[in-house]
Amino acid sequence: MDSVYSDIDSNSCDFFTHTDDEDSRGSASPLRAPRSPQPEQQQKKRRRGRARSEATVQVVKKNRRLKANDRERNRMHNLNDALDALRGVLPAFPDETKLTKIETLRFAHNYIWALSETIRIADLQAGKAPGDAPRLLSPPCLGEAPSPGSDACSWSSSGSSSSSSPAYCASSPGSPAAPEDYSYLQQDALFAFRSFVPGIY
DNA sequence: TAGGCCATCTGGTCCT
DNA sequence: AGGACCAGATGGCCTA
Repeated sequence: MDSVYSDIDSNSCDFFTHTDDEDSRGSASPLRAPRSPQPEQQQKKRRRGRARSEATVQVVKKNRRLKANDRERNRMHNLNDALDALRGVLPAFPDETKLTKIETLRFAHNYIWALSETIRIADLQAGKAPGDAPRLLSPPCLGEAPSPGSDACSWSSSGSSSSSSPAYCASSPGSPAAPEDYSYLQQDALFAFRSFVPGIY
């Protein structure tokens, strides 16, 4: 389990010792003492006065930082695992190129919208009184949310960086209002799907 | 080589 | 006090 981290840890520790000691905080500490085991003499000296406590404070701080780094690394790994799980649930492309993080999120967003829209329209066709059905109301599970036409663009616009997947949102199911859209129902998911794919608009 | 994506470190803030 | 979460910074890798 931890084998993954052990490598990283060793690296990061080295990295950390360089940067932390010398760059960010090291300027304050003349001897860059805290890390390496000091000779006993110095330890004795420290026991008398404040020097020791300062050094130990540094050590404690550093340990705390290392632990925090480790937790953060773990947290990000968990996040990535969740993202991978999400990728696994989404339809796969023949292309097989792995979706980036932002692409995964956007695709999932569109895909969920398309599926819920499909359900909604299927319900309509299944014989509910035409007047009954709240026409443009939210999809069952998603509330008002993901109608990509409105909200999605803003949330996905975070990727204003543009180049990779520009049209995912605008071209995705922006305005499902028209009744004749029903005939396209089956294609909605695919549409969201395709509209997302980088390179395919 | 520039730009995109990613992993990691780091300090700050909030919560328990 | 310690942990979780977040956002900024940095550096590496890859691709057009």
